[in-house]
Amino acid sequence: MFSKSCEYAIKAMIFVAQKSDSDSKVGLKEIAEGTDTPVPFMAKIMQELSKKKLVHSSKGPNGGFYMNKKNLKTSIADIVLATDGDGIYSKCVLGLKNCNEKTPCPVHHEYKDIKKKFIAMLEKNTITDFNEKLMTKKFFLKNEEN
Amino acid sequence: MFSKSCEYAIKAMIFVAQKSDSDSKVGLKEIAEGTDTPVPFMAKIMQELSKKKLVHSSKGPNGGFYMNKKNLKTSIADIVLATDGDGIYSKCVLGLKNCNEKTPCPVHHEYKDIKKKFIAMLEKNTITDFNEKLMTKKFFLKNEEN
DNA sequence: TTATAAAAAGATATTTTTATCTTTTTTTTT
DNA sequence: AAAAAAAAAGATAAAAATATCTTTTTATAA
Repeated sequence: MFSKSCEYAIKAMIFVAQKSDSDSKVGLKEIAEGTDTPVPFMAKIMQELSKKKLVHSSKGPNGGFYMNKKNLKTSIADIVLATDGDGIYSKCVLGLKNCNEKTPCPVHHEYKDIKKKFIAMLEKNTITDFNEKLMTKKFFLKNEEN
Repeated sequence: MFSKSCEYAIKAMIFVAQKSDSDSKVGLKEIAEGTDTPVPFMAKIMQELSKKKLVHSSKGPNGGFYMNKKNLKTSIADIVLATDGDGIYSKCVLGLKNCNEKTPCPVHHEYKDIKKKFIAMLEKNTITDFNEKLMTKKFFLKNEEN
């Protein structure tokens, strides 16, 4: 569905939102550790997210990654767009080049409704929602045993 | 969404279904030409589909690929399973390892319904349906201009 | 103001996917 | 039986995604 980079980015965003606040930032290693992803690869991903302003960072001692209020409103769709591009919005499910409303692929109209709901889901769910869910229910960012 | 191999496989299956019948088979080159895919790559894909019995083939002069009645009932889901594996059935949308009914990811329950409809779509639509659709409406396997 | 801690940036390596090329086997026709 | 046509199989290459390593820049704290 999504690329590894994108999956890691989603996990990282959730992790940073949970662990950081205005004064305490989260270091790269901690993020990688907490999400079971390779450190140098996570570094690249955090650089990208930082460049695109989905998270903020500060260098130097006690530096690290953190989020402002706007960042906490980031949706999954935002993260997917930033890492994988707008394929889910624009591309034909079957990969047909000329598929559109006028010349639809065989499943175009049937998929339209599903796609709409799927995108709505990605746009509706924000990092904050996840934090709230974490309080009550459980889910895991690490590949640990349940 | 799906891999290139899978997209090409779907196109090839539709093409063979349209162009072949009991006596006349379709050659590899014709399939590649008709679906805008590189010949040697399509060769690989047809070998796989043939090995997995989604199409049949015969060697020698006037040989080529063709479908029996059972093949015409192949669904998109069958093609996806054969080429990309069962990821769409088994994997978490967000890529979380421990996501399941008991310890769901933040969108697990919300995605469940979408996933169900999506899979139903893939399973419902068969190659035959597409042939029928082709008679009335238009869609393109080639990247030609509309 | 110097040392240090941390991210940013850049360069390199590995793996997977996609694509291509060559040889072999099978089948049909002559 | 020989030639030819076609897919099957195997080997190789290119591109993209994933992963790693090294150097540079920045900011803090001693």
